[in-house]
Amino acid sequence: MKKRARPRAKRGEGVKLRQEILEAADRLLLEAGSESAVSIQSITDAVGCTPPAIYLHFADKDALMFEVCARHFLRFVSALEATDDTDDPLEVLKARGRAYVEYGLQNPEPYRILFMQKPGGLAARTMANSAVESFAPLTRAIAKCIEQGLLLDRDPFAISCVMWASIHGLTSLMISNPDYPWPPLDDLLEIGFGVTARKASA
Amino acid sequence: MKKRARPRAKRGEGVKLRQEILEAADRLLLEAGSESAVSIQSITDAVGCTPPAIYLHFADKDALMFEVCARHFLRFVSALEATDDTDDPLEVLKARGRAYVEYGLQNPEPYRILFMQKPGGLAARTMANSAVESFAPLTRAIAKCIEQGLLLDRDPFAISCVMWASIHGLTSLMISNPDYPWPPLDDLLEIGFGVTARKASA
DNA sequence: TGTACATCAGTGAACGCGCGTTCACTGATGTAC
DNA sequence: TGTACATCAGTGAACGCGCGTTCACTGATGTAC
Repeated sequence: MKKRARPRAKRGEGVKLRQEILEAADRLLLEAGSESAVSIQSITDAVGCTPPAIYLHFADKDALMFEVCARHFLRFVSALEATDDTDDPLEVLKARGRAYVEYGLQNPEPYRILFMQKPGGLAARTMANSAVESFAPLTRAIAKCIEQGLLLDRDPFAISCVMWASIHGLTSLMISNPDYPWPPLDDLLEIGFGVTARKASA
Repeated sequence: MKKRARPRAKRGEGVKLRQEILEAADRLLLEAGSESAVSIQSITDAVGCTPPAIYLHFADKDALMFEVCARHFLRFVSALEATDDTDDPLEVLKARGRAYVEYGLQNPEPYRILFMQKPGGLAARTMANSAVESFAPLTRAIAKCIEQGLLLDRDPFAISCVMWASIHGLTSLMISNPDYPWPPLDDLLEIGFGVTARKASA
């Protein structure tokens, strides 16, 4: 099967190929399952150009994959923020938790790359600047919960870490071990959040 | 630097090399940081034999690494069980949680390979047979807590999943993001377990 | 209006490297007769 | 007690493959004069 050649871009439109490369890399990342399983060759095959064309738009493979991940991180943060449609701070927490897990299960490969890689990997570098501030809304919602007596009175940032850990733990374990006999997600979320939420009413 | 040749084993002692290969692979796995970063060459260099000697003792690289991981899984389970020195079921849970996180932080690479890989990876295959039964003691301790009114009355297995997720979440996030401004581990564990534990007294 | 030149957006072919694995062989040691 | 043979525990050299990347080149398009 001969690969179809892509028509050469007109002057000033070279950036179009850049976009196509990013989108193809993104798609292949989802299909292939891991960063290292996406080769320069497979990307250029999908796009219809030749390998050297990559280096017209990206310094190296690392820079390309970094940008793919950064895009996913933005989408991920957007998916979380799209849930903030209530004033009840506890509902905000629950909605975020649910949105988080659902995003992870629906986008397992991006999630893995963002949050399940080794230190110094793409995720760490992608998140280094933005992670702490990205979780600031979470910390604020927790602070509100504490004010309203819905959560026990501890350092809101520490609580946010524990919540993040719980939700991330569920997400990553379900991604890594899909064959484990998981109870329904609803039950798990309810146990996790139910326990946390009604605690302070004691 | 010439690699020192290893003296050939005597008759009937060929299995010694097998042990040395396993130990070298284990060591290199810790140093190198990932399964794919440990090459057959690096193992044979460390042991002092030649690459084909590997295939006298293992079918292929996968089989070798699988055995390395299985050994770690056994050690991991032992580390958890070593904590069961109390009759208080809540203390059992706490001690296991702490032992779990500490094992992960002290053995990040084995932990990553066991619990942070993709489905179908070594971990999934290693755990497929033994994971559910390995967590049976946890489920029993939870059931006892419920009997004694220390935890809310839900499906013990589901609760064990949530607890596993919380603890795994902490462990894996701290491994993946060592530079994140984590609060002290003690605080995190106390928040996680404190919230869960005192809930039922409401 | 023509033409020399610069620039853009790529291509074609190759390079070097490291990898897991295989093939044919070797030398020491045990065993049967 | 000697000797032919089988087996064990490896070695040395090479193979094929896929990878990221580079080098020299090409053709179309714009621009200066």
